[in-house]
Amino acid sequence: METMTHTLLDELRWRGLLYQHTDGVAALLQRGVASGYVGFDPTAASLHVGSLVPIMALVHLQRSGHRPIALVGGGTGLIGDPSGRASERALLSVDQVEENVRGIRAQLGHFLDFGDSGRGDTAAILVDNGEWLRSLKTVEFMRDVGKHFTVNYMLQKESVKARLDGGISFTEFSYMLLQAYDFLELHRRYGALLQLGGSDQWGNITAGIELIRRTVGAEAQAATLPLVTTASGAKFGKSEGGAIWLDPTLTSPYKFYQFWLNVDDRDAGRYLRYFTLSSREEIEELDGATRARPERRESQQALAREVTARLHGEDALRAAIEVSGFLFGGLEPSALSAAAMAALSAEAPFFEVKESEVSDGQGEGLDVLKLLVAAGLAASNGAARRLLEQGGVSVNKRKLGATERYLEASVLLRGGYLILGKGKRDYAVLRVLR
RNA sequence: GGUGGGGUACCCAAGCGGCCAACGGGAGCAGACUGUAAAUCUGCCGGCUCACGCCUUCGAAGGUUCGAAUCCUUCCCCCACCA
Repeated sequence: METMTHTLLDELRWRGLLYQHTDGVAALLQRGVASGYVGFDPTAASLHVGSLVPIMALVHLQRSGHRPIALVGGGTGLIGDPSGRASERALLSVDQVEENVRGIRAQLGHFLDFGDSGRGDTAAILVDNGEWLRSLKTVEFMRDVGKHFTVNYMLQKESVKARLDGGISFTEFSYMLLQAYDFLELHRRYGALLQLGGSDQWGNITAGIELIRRTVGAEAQAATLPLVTTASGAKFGKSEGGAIWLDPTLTSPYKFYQFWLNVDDRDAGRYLRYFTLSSREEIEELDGATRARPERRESQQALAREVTARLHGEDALRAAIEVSGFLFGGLEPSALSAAAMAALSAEAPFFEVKESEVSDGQGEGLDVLKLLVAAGLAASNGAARRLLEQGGVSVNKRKLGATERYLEASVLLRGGYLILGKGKRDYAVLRVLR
């Protein structure tokens, strides 16, 4: 409750979302509606859960009565930010970047209000810095931007310093100037005076503040957000071999939900603060519940529900919960109605295969190895074989013995469906067509 | 431009004519335990194969050799110092 009476900084602070900020942020926010921006790198066609931290920062900005600006780096994406990178990036093509920008644009709409409901001057804005960077002339840039920075200053930046031994191209070295120029441009166009970003962005952001001060004399502000860590030391945002994407075609809502449900107990409270809009009281109550009855994972459930609903909607959440209940609960597969099966296949990774493609051709029946590969649960026949030999394969929730390589067609459920499991948590639904 | 040091599987990193699909570590996957958790223990971890084995791989291309990741030549890339 009463989130509205909190100032943005207080809100970010108790949530652990504030890592570092300039002194003038509070004053800027008090003066009235402020415009703050976050840059998103279009290195992939979709954002992944790691981007949720800056996204939530923008959400809080908007909720506290300010204007969020999402900058998609269609221009800078062509260069590559050296921050937090040990080695040079591969350059993306213009087409790739443009396509990625489109994907990201769609995803941000789930979190920010772009003014469709008449928000007025706190409506979110989305811009692509390709608009001004691509037409930028080298000579003008050198005069108007480059002249304001000494190489000495640039060499002091951590993002550059860290790379001096291993080598850094002029391209990546100059990245901070482009980001500084973005900030200036957003200031000119929308009056932006605040930039938010990951903790590794501090150097780039302050370069922008410097440029704005020197060119237009305005005092811009920076606030950085923490790097999300996991208690086990694993990289945040990875699960079962891949990144967790926001795009439902890359990571199904079911998988997305499962990712949050499986969060380590030690991380759950922190993530509730980062990624949900639940109140402090609600979260502290969940902390207590998780401490008292960790096996019920109430924090993880609340987290998974809220985040999944915000991104994929209530219907997708309900389906994800149902599917999870089925796969991990005691329900018998044969009891599943055709309609429920269809719903399951829409949620869990689903593949249709021709019987001829997955049978062994000798009349032995369905080849488990081929099924695993077809379902994307194993990368090769060899990997599939090892999995089977190690007892990691289940069909319709029944674990297969190490030698059960071929299955009779009678294992297929109504409609030719088959639930293939790898390990304890990874499932796919196959429909075998005759 | 010169001199020296490097480029090995997802990452780090051994190997320096045959015993090398390549030591070791990390990451990853699976099994046991459990709470769809953590920690721990065990197994797997280039591809094809039930298997014997075969195929592709050690920056690239040639060459020497019965045989090369290991030797030679040229080229590409990275690093350090010098200019």
